[in-house]
Amino acid sequence: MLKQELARCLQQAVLKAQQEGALASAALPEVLIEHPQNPEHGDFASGLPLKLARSMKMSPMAIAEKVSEHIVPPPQVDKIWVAPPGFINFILREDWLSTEVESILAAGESYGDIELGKGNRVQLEFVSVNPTGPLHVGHGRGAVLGSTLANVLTASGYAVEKEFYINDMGNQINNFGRSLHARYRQCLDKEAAMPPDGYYGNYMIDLAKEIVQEQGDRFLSLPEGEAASQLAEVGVDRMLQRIKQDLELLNVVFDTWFSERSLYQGGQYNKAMELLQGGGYIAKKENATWFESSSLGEDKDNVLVRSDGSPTYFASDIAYHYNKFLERKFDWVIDIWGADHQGHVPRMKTMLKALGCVPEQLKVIICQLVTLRRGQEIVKVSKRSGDIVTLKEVIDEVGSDACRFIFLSRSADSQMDFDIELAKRQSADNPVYYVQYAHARIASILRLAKQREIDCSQGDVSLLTTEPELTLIRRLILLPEIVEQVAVTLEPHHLPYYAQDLATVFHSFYKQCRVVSEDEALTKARIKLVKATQIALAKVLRLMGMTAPEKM
RNA sequence: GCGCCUGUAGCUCAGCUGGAUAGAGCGCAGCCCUGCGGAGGCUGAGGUCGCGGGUUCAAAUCCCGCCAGGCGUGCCA
Repeated sequence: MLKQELARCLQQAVLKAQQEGALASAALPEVLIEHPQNPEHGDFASGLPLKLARSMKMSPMAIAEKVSEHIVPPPQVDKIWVAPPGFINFILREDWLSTEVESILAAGESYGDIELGKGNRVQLEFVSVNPTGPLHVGHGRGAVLGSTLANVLTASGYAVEKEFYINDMGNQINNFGRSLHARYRQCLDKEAAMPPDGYYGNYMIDLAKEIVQEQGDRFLSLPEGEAASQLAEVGVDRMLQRIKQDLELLNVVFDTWFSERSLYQGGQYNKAMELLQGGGYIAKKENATWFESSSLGEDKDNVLVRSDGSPTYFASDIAYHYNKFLERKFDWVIDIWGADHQGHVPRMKTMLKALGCVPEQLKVIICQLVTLRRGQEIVKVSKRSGDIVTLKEVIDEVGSDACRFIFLSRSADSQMDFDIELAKRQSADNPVYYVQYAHARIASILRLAKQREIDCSQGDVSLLTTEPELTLIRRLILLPEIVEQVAVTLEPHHLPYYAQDLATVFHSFYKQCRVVSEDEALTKARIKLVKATQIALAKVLRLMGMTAPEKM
C-alpha cells in the first residue's frame, strides 16, 4: 500500500542523509504516515522530524529539510514539501489518481480486498447464547459485530470459520427442562410447579403447547427427571431453530454449530484434562477438582469439577479451546463475549498456557452490554423473568439494515443504550439510507446512460480533473486502508463512518458535476468514475452485511 | 475493596500507537429544484474534550490521583 511505501521512502531518506553526514545518527522510531485532516496539508504527512529533533539535537524544520532533500519519491507522488513546525507533506499526482478509477473498475467486486491474512485460518466464535430462550436485542450486537468482522477478515485474505457454540448441557439446560416440563404438564391440565428460578417467559408456554400439539402426552408417563431431560432436548432443538431464523433475518449465518455435549462424548474433555493433569495443574480439594491457576500467576484457583461430579462451564471451555487449537489447529481464534464475561479472559489465557498453546493466538473481544430502553424507561431483559423484547421484534420494526448500522456505529468498548422508540423514529432518517441512497442514485444514473446507449468502455479517465472528481477518487482509494485497519484492530465501527463519508463526497460531487451531459467524452469518463464509486459503496455495504439497493 | 470498560456539541457517537484551526449524524436557524433520484446540496449557531496534577517542542490522546456511570469479582454461564 502507498502508505507503507511512503514510510519506507522516509526511512531510507533519513538513512541516506545520515550516511552523508547531513543528519546525526540516531535511532529511528517507527515511521508513521497519516492523512492530514486539513486537505491543504496534502494527501499524506509525517511528523517524523518532530520526533527526531531531540535525539538529533537539531531543529525539526532543519531535519525536515534535510530529509526531504534525500527522498526518492514513488511515481504516484506529485509534490513533497516541508511545513512548520516540522512536518513533511506529500501530495499525489492528479493523473495517477484518475487512473485509479480504471484499477477499481478492473478489480470489480474484489476491490478493497487485501492479502494481509493470506494462508491463515481464523475461527470466529460469537453469539453462542444459551439455547433456552429467544435472542434479545443485546445479542444482536455481538451477532452484527461478529458477522461483520468475518466479512472483513475474509476480504483481508483469511480463511474464516464462523462458529456458534451450543451450551446444550449443564445447570441452565436442566433448569430449562424442568421449567418446560412444568409448562407441559400445565398444558395438559396436570398439577405442576415451576422451579423457583425457572424460565418464566411466555415463550415457554407457547413452546409447551407446540410440543403437546405435535407429540401429545407421551412425556406424562415418563419419570419426572427423564421427562424433563427429554423435553429439554426437544426444547433446545426448537429454540435453536428459532435462534437460527432470527439470526438469518439479520443476515448472520454460521458455518458450524458446535455442541458442548460433543466435547464429552468425543473424548476431548478427557484429553484436555489429561494434558492439564500431566502438567501438574490439577488438584483435588474439598471433594472438587481444581485448576491451580494461582501457580501460573492468577489471583485464585478455579473449580473444574464440582463436588457433585458435574463439570463447570470453565471445564467445558478448556475442552472447547483444546479442540479449537490442538485438534482443529486454527492459527488464530477470536471469541466475542459480552462484558459480563470479561473476568473470564485472564483465566482462559492462563489455561491456554497450561495446555501449551500460545495465549496470543486467542483474541477475546469484549462487547459492552446493551441496555434496552423505551424512552426514559429502562427495560430489563431477562429470559427467566420473562419481559423480553426479542431481537426479531426489533428487526421487524427497524429493519435489518438499519439495525446493523446502529449496532456497527459504536465501538465495542462503549456500552450502548438501545432506545426502541428512538430506533423506530430514526429508522426513517437512519444514516444507512443516506449511504444506500447514494448507491441507488448511481444505479439510476447508470440506467439513464444505458437507455441512451452510452458505451463508456473507451472513456478517458484523464479528463477527471476537477476538485469534486478528485476528492471523490481520493475517498475511493481509501477503502483498502479501511479494510486493513478493521482487520488489524478488529474494530468494525470504522466501516459505517467511511461509508457515510464516501456517500457525502459522492452526493457533493453529484451536485456539482453533471454526469450524463452533452459532452460525450466527459460523460464517458464520469460514468467510469460513478461506476467505480458504486463498486466501493456496494463493497462497504456488503462488508457491513447490508443490501446495496438499485432502487429505493 | 480490587479488576475491566466508559465520561468529547442539546442528543447519539467518531477521533485516543501524542502532532498543524477538535469531527459526523440527529436536532436548531437559514439558503438552493424550468438538467442525471430533494431520502439531496450549501451556510450558520452550538465545545473549560468529567475534574486536578504530571511528562513533552506538542496532550482529547500518555502517566498519577480524584469524581460519575456500566460490568465483573460463584463448586452461575
